[in-house]
Amino acid sequence: MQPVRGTHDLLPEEFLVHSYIKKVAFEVMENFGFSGVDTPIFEFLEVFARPLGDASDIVSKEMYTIHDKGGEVLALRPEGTAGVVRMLISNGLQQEMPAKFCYAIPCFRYERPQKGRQRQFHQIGTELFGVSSFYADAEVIAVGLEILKSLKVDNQVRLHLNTIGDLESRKVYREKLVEYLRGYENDLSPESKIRLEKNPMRILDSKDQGDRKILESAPLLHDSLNPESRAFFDGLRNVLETQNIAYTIDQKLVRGLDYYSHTVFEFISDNLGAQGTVLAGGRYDGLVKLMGGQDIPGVGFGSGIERIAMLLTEKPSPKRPTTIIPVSAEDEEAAWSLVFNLRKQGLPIDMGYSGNLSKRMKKASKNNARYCIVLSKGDLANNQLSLKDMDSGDQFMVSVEELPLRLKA
RNA sequence: GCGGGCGUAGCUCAGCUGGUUAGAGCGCUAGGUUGUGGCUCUGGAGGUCGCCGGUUCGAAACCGGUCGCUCGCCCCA
Repeated sequence: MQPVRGTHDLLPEEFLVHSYIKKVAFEVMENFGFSGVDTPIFEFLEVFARPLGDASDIVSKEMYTIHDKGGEVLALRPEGTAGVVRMLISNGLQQEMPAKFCYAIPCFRYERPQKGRQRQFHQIGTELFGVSSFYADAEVIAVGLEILKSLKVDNQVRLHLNTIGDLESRKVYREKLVEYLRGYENDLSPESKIRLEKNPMRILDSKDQGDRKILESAPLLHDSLNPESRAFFDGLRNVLETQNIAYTIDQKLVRGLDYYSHTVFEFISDNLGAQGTVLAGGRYDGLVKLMGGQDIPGVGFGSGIERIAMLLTEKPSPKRPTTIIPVSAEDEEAAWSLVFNLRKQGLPIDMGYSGNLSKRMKKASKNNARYCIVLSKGDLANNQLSLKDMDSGDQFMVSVEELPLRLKA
């Protein structure tokens, strides 16, 4: 039996890593005032297709679509934002601006798997709606950084920042860029030739050496910014600098779609192969309206849990249980009674199902037990239990009453 | 969708230019230890050599195809 290509089972060790990342992230996001939400894993195709555009790669080749028995066309979500925007509109939440949401969700894209890329992957994300001020952008960047800091991976990552300006600035720039690139049309990579027609801004982050050479003397986007766009970016930079959030300006960092505006940022690591982006986001002022809502601005980020997991140096360790060991078969019933009692008190208690004392002790050691309780009816008759500290090897008698206290300590 | 590398035990890998019962370490398991783990010693289980076809007296090895994994391109978390 093989799993579907690009999907992975989370075995106990990895499961623990994922839950640890989510737990830390939610703690941070909630401290920043974001409320956790969840949306369905699938939506009507339109929910994703409309904002991304039929021509986009995600819609044209990466979306998992479902034709259900009622004749509806559905799609597994390829990213988090569109579903949350739909949630906002469907539930009348546009009345309560501003609003801050966060989530940890599985996403699906039909792509060729490689390092840091799977067909089912998991994203942590935040969306902040209803705020036009750059303080919202700063807050979103700050919460992202704080998550990476709390997970102790911020030292492997650097913040790339850019602005793509408002729609007006971008229009002006796009014309200048296209005009410039036309002069080199025959030297561009095959991909970029296509992009020149479809989405010229995307050429800016081409990995092709020839393209990069051509881009060296291309017009700069920042020179086309109108005063409003410039002021917005300067404002954001000022907040980041005041808060000592280090960043490097990367004028090649872009987003292709028209509903994006102003801020674009990515936390990038060199330790992840070709997919270095760990946490990325930006401002999407046109999106809610595009999806049929009011003209509500938004800014947010998405972050890949699998990518963060690859950077973690400190793996979380599982709970260390106390293992109950009956001395002989006659003690088994009493041992199970103790197991049930201690578990009612919320203690992590383990007990094997077979084996002699030696065997059970070995198993307990392998399971990383903190304590073992060696139980015999004889000791129990005197209200005593033998408690073994598996780290020090010390073993001593404790009364039944004081046992829970010893274990909690 | 396109290109490179790789498929031998649960894991990491050996297996010389084709030669008969396919190996190691780790892990798993049973015992040395009839009331005590981590160390050590000794046994044991576990593989249609990814799959199909071809070449050959003979294929894990060579050839073709296929599936899978992996890395990169496109794109993106």
